[in-house]
Amino acid sequence: MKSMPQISEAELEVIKILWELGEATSTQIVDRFEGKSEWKPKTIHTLITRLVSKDAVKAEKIDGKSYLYSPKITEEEYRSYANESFLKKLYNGSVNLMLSTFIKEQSLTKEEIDKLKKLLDEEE
Amino acid sequence: MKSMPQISEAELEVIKILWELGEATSTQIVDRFEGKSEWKPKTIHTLITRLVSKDAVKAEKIDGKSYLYSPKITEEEYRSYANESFLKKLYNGSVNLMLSTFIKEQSLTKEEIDKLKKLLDEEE
DNA sequence: TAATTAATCTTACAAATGTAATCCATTAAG
DNA sequence: CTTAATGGATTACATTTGTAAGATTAATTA
Repeated sequence: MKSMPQISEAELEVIKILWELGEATSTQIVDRFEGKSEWKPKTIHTLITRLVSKDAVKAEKIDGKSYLYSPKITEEEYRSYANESFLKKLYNGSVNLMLSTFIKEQSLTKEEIDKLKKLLDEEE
Repeated sequence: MKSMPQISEAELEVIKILWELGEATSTQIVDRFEGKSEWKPKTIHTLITRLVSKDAVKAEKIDGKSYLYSPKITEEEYRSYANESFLKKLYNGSVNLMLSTFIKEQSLTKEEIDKLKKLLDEEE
């Protein structure tokens, strides 16, 4: 099991873009934040750089100047890791306790409930 | 909806003790960490203090010197808030997506699955 | 009452995070 | 070709977090 780099909240927003696009230049990444955040381009660059130094993102030089960035960890890997941490942190590791809490608290629609039941059936 | 104070990972471990005990002196809290962590008493005190200043924990003076600490937010409130944040952060707010991921990833036992199905039935 | 202990208050300090600005090199535009 | 804009590297700086030590005050014990 590969060790997961520590990704901060802000950095996560950046790597999400890379998960979406597969790979991108910093300009493309910055553009994706247009209207969706107040971050200055410099800020986004810093976040990209940090992701690269954390080895969560790969940077390939494409010309003397710029790089093409791509995620080195998949969204699934990250989610899986984050799920696990969240579970441990708040539910003592019990999936069941966690799911029950979610199910009780979040008012699910009938369709959602049905879908989940189907999922559970397939699991059995 | 009351705004949730920002509770750090280490602080969470402390407030968990208070959720368990209802209220406690710092000595009692420190004792609870015996064997379970490497934290020095001073460290635990710092965490308690920070929780108090964040208004997550109440401190009542019990004699000229010491205090009795108790949580100002319930575990349920916190979980609910944390669930919501987690959901937003990783699953774009979709409970369903999140639950499906969990169900697929974590291999649940037959009993767990049954319990969840029952929960879902009650929800309907 | 004096000394010891224990709890709180104050201070510390490095790493991580949020949020950039400055400086340098390169590319694009005039 | 000179200049402006832009990507990147380096630097910045406040806040939060992890992890405590030291000083002070109150309580307990000798």
